[in-house]
Amino acid sequence: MTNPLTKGLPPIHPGEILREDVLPALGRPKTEIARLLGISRQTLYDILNEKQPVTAQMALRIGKMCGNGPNIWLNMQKRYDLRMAEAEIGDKLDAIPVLKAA
Amino acid sequence: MTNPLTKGLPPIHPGEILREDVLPALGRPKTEIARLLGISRQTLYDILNEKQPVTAQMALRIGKMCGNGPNIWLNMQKRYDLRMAEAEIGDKLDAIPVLKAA
DNA sequence: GGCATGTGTAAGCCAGTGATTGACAATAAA
DNA sequence: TTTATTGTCAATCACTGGCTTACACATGCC
Repeated sequence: MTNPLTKGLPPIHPGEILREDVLPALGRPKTEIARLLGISRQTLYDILNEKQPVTAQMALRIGKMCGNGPNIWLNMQKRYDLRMAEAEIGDKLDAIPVLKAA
Repeated sequence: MTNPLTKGLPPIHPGEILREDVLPALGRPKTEIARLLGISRQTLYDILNEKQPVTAQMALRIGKMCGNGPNIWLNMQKRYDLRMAEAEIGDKLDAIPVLKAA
């Protein structure tokens, strides 16, 4: 069920959007952002550097701060996770049969 | 950003659908299902008993077996996670300000 | 000069968890 | 009576989300 439109495109980590677009638009020091989000500065940097995923809790925090809600962020993360998982166990999926209802 | 339509409704774990609807429809022993999915029997039971989430990898496996793709399962899990996270840190969200672009 | 604040990265730590194996008693099927 | 399935438990393992602490460097400001 791989979407042919997104096929081959590199998966986008939410941290990239946050780092490239959102934070620059807000124009505030990252140290303050982390403090306002109620998370550690390190955690923020890990997300920005795409070393840590956007958790449900993080999505709530970021979504609140940006005023657009948590869904966008969690959806991005979900898509990213799917792509990574597909790259990991994609081959093993072939061994799983498609079952029809009895 | 709480959807008023879903307000108050208990969050639905993907395992519930799997346990109540999908597996009964397939009519196969759970032991076989686990084997076909390529996961341990215990892991399947944990998911069915809502003690373990549907990971991206699990969504791929289940989605393949059911023929409907991973998105449905991952979306359900996402919604579930959001609800739980909201219940956990919902109060702390009030302390986070909504920032406007500079 | 000194002091505070911000940036970026790194090391370590801790609690939690996704997932496994092995085992058990109970039931159903051959 | 074997055999397979069910449901659950305990222990283990590797990984990870998130934290604190620490460092070097830059920028300001008094």
